[in-house]
Amino acid sequence: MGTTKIRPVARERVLATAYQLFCQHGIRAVGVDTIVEQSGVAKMTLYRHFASKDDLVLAVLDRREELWTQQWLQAEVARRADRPADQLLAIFDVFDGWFRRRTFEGCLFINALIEIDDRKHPIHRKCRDQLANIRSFVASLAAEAGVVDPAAFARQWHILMKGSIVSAAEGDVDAALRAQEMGRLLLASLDVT
Amino acid sequence: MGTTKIRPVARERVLATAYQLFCQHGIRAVGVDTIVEQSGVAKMTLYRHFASKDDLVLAVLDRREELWTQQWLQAEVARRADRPADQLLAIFDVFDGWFRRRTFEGCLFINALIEIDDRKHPIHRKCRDQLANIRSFVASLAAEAGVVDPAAFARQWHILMKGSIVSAAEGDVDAALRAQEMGRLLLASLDVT
DNA sequence: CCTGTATGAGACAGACCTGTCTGTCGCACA
DNA sequence: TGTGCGACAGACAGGTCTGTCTCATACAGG
Repeated sequence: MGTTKIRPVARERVLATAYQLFCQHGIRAVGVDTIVEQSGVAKMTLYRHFASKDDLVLAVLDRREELWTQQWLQAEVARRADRPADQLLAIFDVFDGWFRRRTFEGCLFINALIEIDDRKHPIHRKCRDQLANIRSFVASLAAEAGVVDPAAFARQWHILMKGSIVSAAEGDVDAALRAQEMGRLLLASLDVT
Repeated sequence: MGTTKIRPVARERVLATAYQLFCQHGIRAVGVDTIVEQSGVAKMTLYRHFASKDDLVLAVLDRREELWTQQWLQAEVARRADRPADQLLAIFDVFDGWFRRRTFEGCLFINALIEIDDRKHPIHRKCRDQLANIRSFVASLAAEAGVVDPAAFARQWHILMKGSIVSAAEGDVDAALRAQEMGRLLLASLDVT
């Protein structure tokens, strides 16, 4: 019956399933038994590849950064605009499509950060790091655009990004456009065009 | 030993304890046993007053609206400024003090909304309702200030509020000031002074 | 004083959680 | 063709969760 596939993949199947489930429902809401069942893998196989559930969560967070931050957000932004100021604004065009997906799942970094409230917990720390990486991306665009204080600008821009994501989670599908409008005001106030 | 006190009624003790614990650590992270233990109440007493943990959570959310939204946020804003435009900006002055508290606990409505991802769940729905009530407060100030479309304005303002709260949870104690600056730009763009 | 009722204390049931262990099987490679 | 290893299946341990139940007690109102 469920014979082993071509092989690589036990670890990959676990990771892909955990990624989907954690992003969709949160960390505490998904048990390892569910991951084992939906990935069609033996429990011991999961624990051979990951020392603990927390360890699996950390691996999922790394994958989220690869797939969401880098291969999706950054790539889409680069594809949609050339000039750095336009790329900053394009973030919200990309978000707009995201918010309108029926499967919109929110930001795993924000969700896990809130869910695991202990500031010293590795998961909490990694979420903070990965949110900071997103800010670095924004700051680099801001620097290219000639913004005087790119780090401070990135913190403001990130407030717009995170605020729109929470609003989308609340059900406002137009949240990206609302944030983008404020982004334009911020850029204009800094004479960035 | 632990004889009944003057009777601040068991129900009140349970509610106060649950309020503190849910706000600080989240809903799933706090079990009823912890609430029972810290409130010095018998488990059956909890379940006599609240049909279930979910029911207790709903009561805590109601109390959060009374204490946080109404008696704290709205009252502080009214105390700090007279003109509606200044009151809108004062929201972020109030937030600034909040973010700098060592006990900053975040927004229970956002946290619970994210933690309970099922959109039909009563807790999720109540959080959405109570976030909408906050927007109504903002919209009423905007209307007084002469904003043309108060509802749309409130959604934008709320993006700044929620974005700054998430940033504060991430550790940025200056988030309120960053959001306030964008708020000023938004007001200026609408010729509201 | 006597009885109602609410409470404290704690055992208990049943579900679910993470993590471990055993035994079997199938595939790859020698 | 034989052998070793990774994976599957599932039982199991030990803990925690929500929610129920019993029993003793303290207090209030008659």
